[in-house]
Amino acid sequence: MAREDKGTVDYFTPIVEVAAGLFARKGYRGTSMRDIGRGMGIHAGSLYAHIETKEDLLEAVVHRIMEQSEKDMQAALAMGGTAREQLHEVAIRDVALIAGNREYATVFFHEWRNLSPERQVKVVRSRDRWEAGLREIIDRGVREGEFRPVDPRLASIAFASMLNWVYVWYAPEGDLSTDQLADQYVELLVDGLGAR
Amino acid sequence: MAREDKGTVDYFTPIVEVAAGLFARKGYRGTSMRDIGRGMGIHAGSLYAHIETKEDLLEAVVHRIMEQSEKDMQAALAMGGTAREQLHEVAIRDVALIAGNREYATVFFHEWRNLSPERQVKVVRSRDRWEAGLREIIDRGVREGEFRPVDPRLASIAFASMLNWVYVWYAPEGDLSTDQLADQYVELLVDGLGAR
Amino acid sequence: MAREDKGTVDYFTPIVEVAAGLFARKGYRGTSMRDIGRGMGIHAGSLYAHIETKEDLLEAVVHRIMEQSEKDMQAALAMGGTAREQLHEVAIRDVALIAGNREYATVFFHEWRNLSPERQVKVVRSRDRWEAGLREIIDRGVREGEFRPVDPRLASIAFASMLNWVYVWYAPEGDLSTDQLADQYVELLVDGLGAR
Amino acid sequence: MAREDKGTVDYFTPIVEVAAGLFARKGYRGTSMRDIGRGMGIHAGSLYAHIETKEDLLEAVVHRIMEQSEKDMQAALAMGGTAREQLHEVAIRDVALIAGNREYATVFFHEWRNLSPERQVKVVRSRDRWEAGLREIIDRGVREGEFRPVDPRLASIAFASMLNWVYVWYAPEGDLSTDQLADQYVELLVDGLGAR
DNA sequence: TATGAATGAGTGTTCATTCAT
DNA sequence: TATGAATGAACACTCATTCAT
Repeated sequence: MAREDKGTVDYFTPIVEVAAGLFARKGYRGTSMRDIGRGMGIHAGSLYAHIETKEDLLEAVVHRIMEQSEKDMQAALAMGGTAREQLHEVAIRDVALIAGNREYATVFFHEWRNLSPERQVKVVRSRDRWEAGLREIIDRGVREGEFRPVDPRLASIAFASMLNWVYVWYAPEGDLSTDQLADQYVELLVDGLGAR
Repeated sequence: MAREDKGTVDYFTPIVEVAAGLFARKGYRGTSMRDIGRGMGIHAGSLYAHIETKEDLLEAVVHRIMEQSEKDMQAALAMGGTAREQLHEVAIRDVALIAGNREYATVFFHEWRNLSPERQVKVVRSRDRWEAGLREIIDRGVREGEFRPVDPRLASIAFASMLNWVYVWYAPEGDLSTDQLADQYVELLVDGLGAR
Repeated sequence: MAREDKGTVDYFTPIVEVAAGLFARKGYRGTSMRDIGRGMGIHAGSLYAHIETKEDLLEAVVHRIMEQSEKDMQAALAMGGTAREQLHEVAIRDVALIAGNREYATVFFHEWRNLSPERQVKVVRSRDRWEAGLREIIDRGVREGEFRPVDPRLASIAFASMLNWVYVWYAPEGDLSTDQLADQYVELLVDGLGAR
Repeated sequence: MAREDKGTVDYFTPIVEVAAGLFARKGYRGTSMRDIGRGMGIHAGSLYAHIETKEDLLEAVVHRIMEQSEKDMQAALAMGGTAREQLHEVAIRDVALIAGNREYATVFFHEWRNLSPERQVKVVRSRDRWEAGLREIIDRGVREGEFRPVDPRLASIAFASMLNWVYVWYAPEGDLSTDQLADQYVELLVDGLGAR
């Protein structure tokens, strides 16, 4: 036995790091506690001196992305400036978060449905708030004439798609920094592809 | 026993439909043969009169999206016209495919890693070809001056992100048709968000 | 998979017989599904083609005694006659039940607390009804002057103790039949040990 | 580390008290060392500074009843007097022991089979001696004409049943003292239920 | 004395698959 | 084609116990 009240699992505990990597590569259900134990160099049963359930590990991984992305959105909203500047702030932060934590982000987008219904609700609500924030920025840009009169819902989903999808393809070893990527994505969204 | 030649599983067999729905909702590993049997109204063991392995079902689901999207890309490339027109053709077809087969698309994007390594290779190659096609269209647009001198790789990934992400959020019951969505996405990509 | 709706486990199924023997000898918690499987000559997992949970087996064992003893008490109460005759009827039936199913009876008396709370309630209620029946008989004997004015509650508990304890010591190989035992117990209870 | 001589566990150590309560309520196998640790306010592993094995705890609980009941029987046998007086002495002491230590008694009657074979032998022998003592008293009563010519074995088992079963039902909060209960049980056994 | 971490065996149960009928 | 029974491996998790600190 160990710490009697394990409570919520800390995001940066080595066991969560190991779990994140395995969940990303093999999926939550495809990862056994023995796999995680092996990754830690201990027996599967010994993991339970540190955590209460496998699902708690999934929650820790998911929450790391969820909570940081919400904080980032708050910061961007609080920042003021033009809508473009705010979109840029969102992009900078979100690309850094997702590209800098690809394994966590992969688990966040693919595995959250393995959480219990109550825990899923928390994830959905958090995502809703994040999306509402992005929509708000674009909405303001449209209302104040900085942007064309597009449908803010669709435009925000489009931009969210670009940002979210980063977890699928971004290679940190490449020559494209996350800031450069964010710059280009904002430019593409605002200025478009077409020649003038 | 009939149908000794089970070989590749037909995509439109009812059992594949049932499997697609379950794989999308509960994941490949979270779906048992019992679940699929229940969905078919037969016992788990009886499924093996129709298929050889569970993985064959996953392959059938994945291939449906994979092969249709490749055909669609071929058609768009073969069509000629301006780059914008070609992007529009890709968007129309891809949104229709993904939004019209959300369960299949969900499985395609989330579960392909549960295939055997050899089968995964086929999926990756197919995706690579599709992405190369998209990049080619944008590249030509840039070279011929129809588009600004953006990085075609990044622009094509951005557009692919928008299209792919449709499986996550599109609600067929909404008032937005897949053609309208495709129109708006092309307009957004080419003309951008910014007011002129 | 097997019979989709296993429902309540039948008391006379061989697996229940095996379980009763093991639960009696090693206790419910001391008996593993592997033990039961071994007793059946199949693997532990194969048991689940026939039952749903281990606890269902315990319930089946417990219910066999519980339901038969209730029926027996009903019959004795319905029979009429003197109080002594009714006590005799109870004794005959109960000793036959307990001595003839010692393993089931042992499990009934020792292991019912391993049932879920809801299932425990059913057992307690059944026992309460049985004890009330016995008390009723003695109470009538006292009221009608057939018995001395003893406390019917205590007298009925005393007689129940004698009957119940049979599961502990009765050896069917001995020369004492269950009917003889019942005769002597009634005589002892009614006439007492003392010389006149 | 102190107390290298743990050897036999003292019966009145708080840890034995805690264990007795848990073993009675949840069974020996249903009680984990963690449960016992929690009851003591320490961690499971820390228990091993006080005891050597879990089974030692069970032995301590069982021995408390076993040894006291043997002493009580010795005392009753040594006391002299009529058979009825001796039965009364046994009843007074045994009811007090069982009713005053219901948890210990429950464990004694239900859990002794979880002891090692060698330890079980000690329990069985002790029980045998106790039962022989009781039979001896009744046997003398019959031989000397104080009792009717009943089978002393059966009569002693019947009385033992009444006494032993007390652990099942006696409620110390009730208005029946253990002495009153013993009185009535002896009266019932000797005088019987029947009116003269 | 107590802790926190670990062990290694074991728990009830599920699973994809097989096969005689 | 479908069934019911079975397999053998795996699963998340618990357990009594050990031990360095």
